[in-house]
Amino acid sequence: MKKAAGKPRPKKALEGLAGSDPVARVLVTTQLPHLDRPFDYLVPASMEHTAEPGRLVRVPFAGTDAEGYVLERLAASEHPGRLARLRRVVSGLPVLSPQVLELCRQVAREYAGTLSDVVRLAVPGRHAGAEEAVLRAEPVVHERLQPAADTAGWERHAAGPAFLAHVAGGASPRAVATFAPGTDPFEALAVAARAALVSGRTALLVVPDHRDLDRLAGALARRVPEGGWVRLEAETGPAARYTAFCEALTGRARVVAGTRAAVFAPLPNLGLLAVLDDGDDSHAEQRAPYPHAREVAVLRAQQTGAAALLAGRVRTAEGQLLLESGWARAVVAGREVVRACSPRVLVAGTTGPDAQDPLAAAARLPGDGWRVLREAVRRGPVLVQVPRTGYVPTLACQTCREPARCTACHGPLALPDAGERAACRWCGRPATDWACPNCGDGRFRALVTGARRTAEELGRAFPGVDVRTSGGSRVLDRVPALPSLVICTPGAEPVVEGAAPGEGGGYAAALLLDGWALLARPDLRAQEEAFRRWTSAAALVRPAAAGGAVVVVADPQVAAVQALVRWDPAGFAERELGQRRELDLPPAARFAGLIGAVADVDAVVEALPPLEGLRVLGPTPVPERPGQAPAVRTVLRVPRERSAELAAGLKDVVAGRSVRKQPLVRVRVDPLQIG
DNA sequence: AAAACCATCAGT
DNA sequence: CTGATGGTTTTC
Repeated sequence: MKKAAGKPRPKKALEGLAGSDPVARVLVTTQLPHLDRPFDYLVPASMEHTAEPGRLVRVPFAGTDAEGYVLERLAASEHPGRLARLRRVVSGLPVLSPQVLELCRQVAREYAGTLSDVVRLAVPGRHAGAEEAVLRAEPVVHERLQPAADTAGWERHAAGPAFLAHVAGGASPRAVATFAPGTDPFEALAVAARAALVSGRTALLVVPDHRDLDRLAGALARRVPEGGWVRLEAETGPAARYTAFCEALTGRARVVAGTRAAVFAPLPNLGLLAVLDDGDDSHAEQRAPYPHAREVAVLRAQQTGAAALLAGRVRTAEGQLLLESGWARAVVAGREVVRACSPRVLVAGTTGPDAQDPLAAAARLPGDGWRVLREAVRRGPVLVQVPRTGYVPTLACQTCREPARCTACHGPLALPDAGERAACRWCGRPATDWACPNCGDGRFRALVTGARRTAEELGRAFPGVDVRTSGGSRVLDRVPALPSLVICTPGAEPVVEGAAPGEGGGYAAALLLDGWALLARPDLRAQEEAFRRWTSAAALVRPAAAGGAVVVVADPQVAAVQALVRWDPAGFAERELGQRRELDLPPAARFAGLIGAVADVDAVVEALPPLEGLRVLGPTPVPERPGQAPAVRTVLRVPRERSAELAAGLKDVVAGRSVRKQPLVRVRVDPLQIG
């Protein structure tokens, strides 16, 4: 309509091409799996020097504009057709470094994902203002740090001092460290990062969440000069995130402390890669292809030759596998150290007059638990860990205990708060007309008691004692060292102000409630997860010699409970990995979850090339949610040696389906849940 | 989401 | 044989 008939289109004078290497190979960031390969473009003369590898560019692609990264410059293209020209060089910095690109390639391969998706995780969204500021800033001259005497507890662990010394000396040891109570993992990580700086290299530290990062930042600030380290996390917003990213890229910062995506930070000359508490689910990325920070760190350490450290209070089965395969060495405290700094742990209902009484043992808190609690609350703060937030987060039928589900969407029913009516947790519909489909009863019982209801109950049992809660959206960082009850959900435990547990501070006692609820989760890592959560709470309690006690309410026969009583994370991990081997579960075998409509999931399985030892588990229905099409999950299992083949096969099939515009099937290698 | 490609067929 | 048409494949 705008073109007048017959009038020739005004011809834009075509600018000449770059004198050298006039072709740029570009990774176009598209969502389509079958376009997961580079495309060649001509480089106009004006972009001759700016269109260097790593730069973000705009290119014409499939009729519209798209973004991409220059991968390399070439003298000529192998593409038989006509080449289009780069539109514009967007970033002022080569934000996708060759090293990070190679890491992204490996991650894409391992997780059956596209390079484009992985690069999206590795490079944060560009912020022009932030980039400008970094380009303009004065260059920083880093002074070589001298070794410090500060060892922050590493000296209490076998092979700990050696690990630090090797890192500081420029070597690249790999360790799985399990810190004893009384050693602050954040301080220990900061000391390890400093050791990397002493060797003239950089360090990358990854922690589960924002709150951990606050504590790590405190420890770093005491050891690394101002400006020498940065926080890299999504929480602080796009500008701050991009600034931190660019400071790592340009060498202004030599230590990056961040959450999971920071494992891709473009630090040059990497000396140390550390992941704290690798069992925490927060380390699993939420966006495709869902890589886990621990796995990325292992790949990157392998690739760059940096030292590697998996550290925490406990040891995961994956960490155990790295030890048993000889990839890493164990850093652990000796028996005497553990005995001297850990609290007394008892299983509720197994001591005192209740020991023989099955009714007492089945109660939410048997008598011996009450006695410890009553005694400890006079001496200081008492931590009460409750596995669930909310008031009564799960309801069941009064008579037959069948979990109560919403009549409209089959979501779980819950009591939102004291005095309120039961409602669905998914769709919010009040459950006025509910009757048990099993036995017809219309009455509820509490299947899980949440942190708020627990606080209410305990507050009544201890009149006059201060009761605080921490969890969900209201998390406390610290509590005063005064007699009080601190009710919290796992991971939201506040630290006690003042001295550390190893120095006589900390909680007088911890009460770990409803252990069965943690252990009963339909998750292959349920035991490991319960043990991890209990241990992290118990490590905040004073040593037994200072009166510290932990009461766990769970079945004393369960391995996780026994490991807690003996404070034996290494033994627990050995046993856990042994079992996973026997049952062909990860990390002994490789799993991949497929989610989608039945027909599509089946078609993907059908299209896979033959794989030795492949087992197909499912399909099983995925809980239906309002607004979502009914879906199923099928889980594929292959022996660990076939991982690469499985990933490659899945990637091919998914790409083929994408070309044919067939419905999406979500593929997740190493899914968190299998059941 | 657009362009390029390709097979098919009515009209010469 | 040519050019129009409509669906499919490709995307530099």
